[in-house]
This record gives sequence, structure tokens and C-alpha cells, in this order.
Amino acid sequence: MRTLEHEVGVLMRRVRRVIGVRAQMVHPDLQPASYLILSSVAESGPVRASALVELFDTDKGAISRQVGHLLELGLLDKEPDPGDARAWLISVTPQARQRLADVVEQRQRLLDEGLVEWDDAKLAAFVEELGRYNEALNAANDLSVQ
Amino acid sequence: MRTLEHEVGVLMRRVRRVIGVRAQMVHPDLQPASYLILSSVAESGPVRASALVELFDTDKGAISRQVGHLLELGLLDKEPDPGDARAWLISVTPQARQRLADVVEQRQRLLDEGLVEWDDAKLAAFVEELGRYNEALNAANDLSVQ
DNA sequence: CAGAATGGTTGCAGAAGGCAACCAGTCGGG
DNA sequence: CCCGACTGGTTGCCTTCTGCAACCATTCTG
Repeated sequence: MRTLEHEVGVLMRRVRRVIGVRAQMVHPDLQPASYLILSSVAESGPVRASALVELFDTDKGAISRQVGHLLELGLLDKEPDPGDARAWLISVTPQARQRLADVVEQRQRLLDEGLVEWDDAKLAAFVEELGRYNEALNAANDLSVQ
Repeated sequence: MRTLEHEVGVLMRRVRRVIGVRAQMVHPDLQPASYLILSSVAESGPVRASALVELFDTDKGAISRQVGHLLELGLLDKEPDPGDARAWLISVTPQARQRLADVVEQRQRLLDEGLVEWDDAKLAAFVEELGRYNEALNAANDLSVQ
């Protein structure tokens, strides 16, 4: 039980560093937190900001600023939601999609060269575990907040 | 490949929230980042600050401040390292150990009641995966930094 | 013994989130 | 129809946290 906190703590700090490096590969001024938002939008397709708020379980203001930052960098696009004049649909620009693909490709090269010991199967299994853990966190949080 | 960033991003933001709640159970003024340090020291026994810097792959100054904060709260103790007059050995106070145990026990109750779907086996497996991922991150980071 | 390296502390600046106030648009009941 | 409640977003303010750099004390090395 104890080691969970330990590993999670190490994970969070180390991941921040790795994500930071990866973010700069996409754009020199891209910050780690923004990179994670960008990746999510790239995967989910056009989404409302409110969907991101719910997904990340974070503050509206924080998401608003992050999206604003990504718009300035030209990595995200914003168009009015045809179904609701209050809302916007956020999507990834072609440029950003290309840069993200480049980063993935570069990482794939490391895998191919055997420099990193994580192959696709192990990675997929771990991602699935992460997903389940996210769900469990969500459920536990609902409990504690009531 | 894409989903890794997505899950990690969600994990990091959600974990911050959950850890925050857990930290307050240990001490009302305990911040999330400090809680993770505290957990690590509790597991590792007396350690030098420099060991924490290496473990978390973070800045000396950040660790120094976190430790200072935990000392003020009476959750950590600091004694001179008998082997090196520059260094200190950081350890957990009995009070902090008790509080941490209480938190673990409370979480165990949720597990026992079946409110959270993570039993010991699944958790242990996940922690092990996290550990491997941490190692891989470490290796990959060494590469990218060269 | 002098210079390099290590352990730690502190000041400073920037990133990031939480909270609250606010505006614009939507929706439901009278 | 329209008035109040609600939702989607933006912005200002404050706190937490980290990275960088300068610094001091101690230890190691040639």
C-alpha cells in the first residue's frame, strides 16, 4: 500500500520532466500542461472546453488559459459551436497534428532501435491499467466528496 | 501511442486532487507535493535530501523547501549525518507515521467494503508496472539529455 | 594544501491551479 | 412572452510549486 504513493510521486515528477522535453519538440514555447491538453484534443477531435474541464477534473479558468495559450501558438483552432452560441469547438491545427506525429515517430525510432525497453504490447497494457486507475480514482473521489 | 499522453495527462491532474484530499487527512496544512515526499521518506527510512533529489529527478531547492515545510509541521525530523558533516538524515516522526497509517487504514476500509474496485493484487500489479515505467522514463530521459 | 566537487539553503522569476466575480447565451415555468 | 435559474467561458487575484543561479560549508583529489 505504501509503495503506491511512492511510485505515483516519482511518476508525477519524472513525467513532468519528460513531458516538458516532448512539449518542446512540438513547439519551443509549449509548456508541459498545455502539451497534455493538446494531446487530448488531438485524440478526441473537436471538443468543447467544458468537456476538457470534466475530463481533467480541473478548474474552468485553468482550461480556458491553457486553450488560450495553445491558440496563440497556432496549435489549436476555435470555431463557434453550431449547436450553442455560448460554446466553442476546439480542434487541432494541421501544423500541430504534424508536429505531434513527428514526436511519436521519433519515439518509435527509439523503440525500434531497442534503446527503450517498452514495446507496443507492454505500453498498451500499461495504458489500459492507467485508464482503469483513472476510473478508480474517479469513483473514489466521488465517494470522498460525496 | 496517442493514448499514453492522454491517460497520463488525466492521471496527473486527477491524482493531484486525490493526493490533496489524502494529504489533508494527515495534516490540515499539508500540501500535495509535500505529502508525496513524506510518503517516500516513510518508506525509505532515513535518507539524505540529495537522495530525494535523485529519486524524484527534480531540483535541489524544491526538495529543500518541501523538507523545510515538513519539518515545520513536525512530520519530519532532521539529524546530522554522522558520515558527512554537510549532509542531514531525514526521517519521519512517530506522529507522522501514525497519521500515514491511519490514512492507509481508512483506504483499506473502502476496499474491504467493496466501494473501490481495486483489491490488493490488482494494486500490487499496477504499482509494479508504475515502477517499471519509472525506470523506463529514467532510461529514456538519460538518452534525450545525452 | 589548493582547487574541484558535493550537500544544502535562499532569492528570484515563471508556470500552473483554485476561487470568485462576471458576461453572454440557453432553458423552463408562469 | 419573459423572467429567473443555469451553463459555457473569460478574467483577476492569490497561493503553490518548480527551475535556475548564486552562495556557503564541507569533503575529496591530485
